Amino acid sequence: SNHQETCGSPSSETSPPAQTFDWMKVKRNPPKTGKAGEYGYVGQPNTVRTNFTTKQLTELEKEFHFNKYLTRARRVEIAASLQLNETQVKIWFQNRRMKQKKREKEGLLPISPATPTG
Amino acid sequence: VMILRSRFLDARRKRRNFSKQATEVLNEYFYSHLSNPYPSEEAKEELAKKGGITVSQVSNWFGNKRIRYKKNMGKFQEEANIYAAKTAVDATNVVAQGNQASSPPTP
DNA sequence: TCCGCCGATCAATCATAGCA
DNA sequence: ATGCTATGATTGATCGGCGG
Repeated sequence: SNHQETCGSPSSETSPPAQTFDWMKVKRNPPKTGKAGEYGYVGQPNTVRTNFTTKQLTELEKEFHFNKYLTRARRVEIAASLQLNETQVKIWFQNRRMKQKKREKEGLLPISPATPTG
Repeated sequence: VMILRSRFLDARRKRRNFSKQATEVLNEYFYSHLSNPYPSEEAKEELAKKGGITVSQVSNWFGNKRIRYKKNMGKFQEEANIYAAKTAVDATNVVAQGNQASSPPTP
């Protein structure tokens, strides 16, 4: 359920375990989250992770407790309300759902069978 | 400013470094699969059990390890050599490898 | 063909632990 | 105590695969 990826071109194979494999070259495209929206257009991709304000997070959390999933209409409302892109709201909910799933999973058997090693 | 960063100081407040055992197990897997250090869910569970940590912690560890390794490969060469010597089961030559990626020979 | 979701991962950052 | 590095956790956003 994932990629296989064979080494691209490690150069000399007769070298120590210092080869460069494909996974080491992986690069994510910069976020296309053109924040702005207030004073017009900012074609300049953010390049940096958006930092949601406490207020925005509070609102999103509140909405999440009400509905785990958003409808298109609701998403538009929230995005406008919090001055975020619809995509950001959508992504936030997806990440939030995954987070919840993880919490539920861990809060089930985090109890380890005693570990005297300290 | 107040740096609303407060974030109420989530849970990452007090963290504990993993035990020597856990770190050992994780590094062994990482360097013995350096060509593709992406353990399956099953492998993660195995590592979690052996290291006495959770699967999420295993995922976090690999995530951090991969990023930091490629960010500064030179800094890990020494460590890489140490573990490479311990277990060499690199997938680059995996053809008919059995299944011994884990079984530290008792010294 | 386009869109949303899932699962995994990336990448940057936070806050603390550890060492000099 | 002070300063810097090592490291675990968090999280906005990306990637590839699915299904509607």
